[in-house]
Amino acid sequence: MNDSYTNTQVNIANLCKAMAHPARVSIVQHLLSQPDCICGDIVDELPLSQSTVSQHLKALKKVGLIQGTVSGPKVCYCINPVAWDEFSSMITPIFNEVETKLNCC
Amino acid sequence: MNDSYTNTQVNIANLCKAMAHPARVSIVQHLLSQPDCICGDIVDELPLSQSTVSQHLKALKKVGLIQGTVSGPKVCYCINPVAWDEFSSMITPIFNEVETKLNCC
DNA sequence: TAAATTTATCGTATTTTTACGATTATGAAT
DNA sequence: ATTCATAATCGTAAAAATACGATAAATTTA
Repeated sequence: MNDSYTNTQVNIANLCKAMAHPARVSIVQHLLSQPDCICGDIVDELPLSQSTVSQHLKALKKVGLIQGTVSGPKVCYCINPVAWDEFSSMITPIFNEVETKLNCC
Repeated sequence: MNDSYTNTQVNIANLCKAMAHPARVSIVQHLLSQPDCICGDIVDELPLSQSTVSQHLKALKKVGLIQGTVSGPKVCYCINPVAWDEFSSMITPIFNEVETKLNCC
């Protein structure tokens, strides 16, 4: 289809896009720090409406960084370590290469 | 001003936003792999117009991930290790915390 | 000086993102 | 069965991102 960019380039871009809003960064940090992972708790943490938070959760879920499990009338969201490991393995090489890079100009 | 989010949350979001397009990921990878760093070479690498590439370069420069130095009529772009180190130091803790995280649901 | 080269900026059109309220769907509690 | 609580989706409006051609600015070359 679209071979303008490599799969890695597209994947890195999509993962970064998922983290490209402070509300979504906040959601991830909350899921890392709190044992509970109920959607309603996340809504309470953020200065946004329930529907907007639901959209942000959907954006994170779309790229796999979080996952949601229905628990009665509630939904339990949590971190998906697999996707985070893939994210890390794609962007860490860039961090490492930068380390060895002299400022050329 | 806006204390809805922490500085770290906003900074991570801004850095991720800068990398949230495959063309910008490609630019960074090119600057890491090539010794030259002339804007024109980057334009040739991408399936985008010169003005669009210029916009992408501006987005990366805005958050400090790259820097441009005028060199005659040309401009030499290169990686800015300092900003990348800050990026790494902000997002690596998340990667590390995820590692210790059991999937809760 | 004039022409050519390189890159940024302007103006603009299209698409995507962000946000909200209203509604819907599902399950729990009464 | 009805009401309540939770969360997704719909519809929509406003803002931001993306892309391009045209133009401008700066420097080099002829």
